[in-house]
Amino acid sequence: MQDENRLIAQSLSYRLATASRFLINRLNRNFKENDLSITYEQFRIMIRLWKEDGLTQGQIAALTGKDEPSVSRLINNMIKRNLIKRLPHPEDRRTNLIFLTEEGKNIQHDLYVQYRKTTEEALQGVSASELDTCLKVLDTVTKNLA
Amino acid sequence: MQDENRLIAQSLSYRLATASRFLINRLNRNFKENDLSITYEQFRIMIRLWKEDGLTQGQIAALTGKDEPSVSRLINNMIKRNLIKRLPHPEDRRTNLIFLTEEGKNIQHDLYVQYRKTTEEALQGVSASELDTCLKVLDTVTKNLA
DNA sequence: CGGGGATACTTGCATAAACAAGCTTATGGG
DNA sequence: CCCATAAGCTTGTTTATGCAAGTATCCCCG
Repeated sequence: MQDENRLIAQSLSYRLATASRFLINRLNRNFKENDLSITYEQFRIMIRLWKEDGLTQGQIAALTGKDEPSVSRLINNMIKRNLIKRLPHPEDRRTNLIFLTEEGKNIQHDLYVQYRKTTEEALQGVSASELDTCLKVLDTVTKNLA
Repeated sequence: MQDENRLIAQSLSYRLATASRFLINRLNRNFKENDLSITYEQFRIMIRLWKEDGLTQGQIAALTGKDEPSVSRLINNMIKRNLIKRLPHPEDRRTNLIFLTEEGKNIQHDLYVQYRKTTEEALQGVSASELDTCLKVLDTVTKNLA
């Protein structure tokens, strides 16, 4: 009980949510300030497409840990921004295949530069072993709640 | 550069955002399943009011790290759910004072029970020292980006 | 080969955040 | 005493998530 309360007093949820929000906000701001018209969540989809173009929406959902409605609407937004195209599957009319546009391919480098820069900013003063431990805890939390 | 890439490869942002999302989702679900009609973000405002009733919206914003528009709309939702009341400040008509309703006072215990339970679920298998390190890293990230 | 269930996706509705812009009320300097 | 400015809050728009429900297509089993 004592130990329990000690854990609670540290307000894991608040500190976790705050750090996450700050990091995502900074990523979004750094993208924007460098004329990269994309959000972090869209960037996460781009990462998958740079690895393998022509995925279905369901595959993207599974790979990014998003649900299908989220992917559907993110893709709508990304099409508006001319990052990707949605093409019907040649054999299965239920399915769409998502492809990068030229612009979507071209911004990869610049996005990674900003991504790297922002992660470095965030991790100033954090040692490699502290980061390892932190990531391990985050993964445990995720696994416990999955 | 090598060290830098090592850090990046660990995708801090993804793991941070995922753990955060899972924890908040679980909190929201556990509240709901126990007939507590409140969200985690609203709960964070309640915590402040249990400590000190009759705060202004600006004070709540400052104390919870939210912006004023967010607080304004969260408070609208909380009034609909009969958790709090918004009363005009007796001397400054620009200002509102926010007070707990009876219901808002009464659910404090039950909310903390669920909050505690969920945090314990999340932290299964995490040692006290690992948690300390993780929280320290999260705070550093927040501070670096503030 | 036809119908029912599964699959892939979309839409609707609620919550919440970020940011800009608007409105009302206070207040201090001239 | 009045006006410009500041303070406190609200509204509008965009982005994203969660969950429920709807639509279209496919496919297998009897």
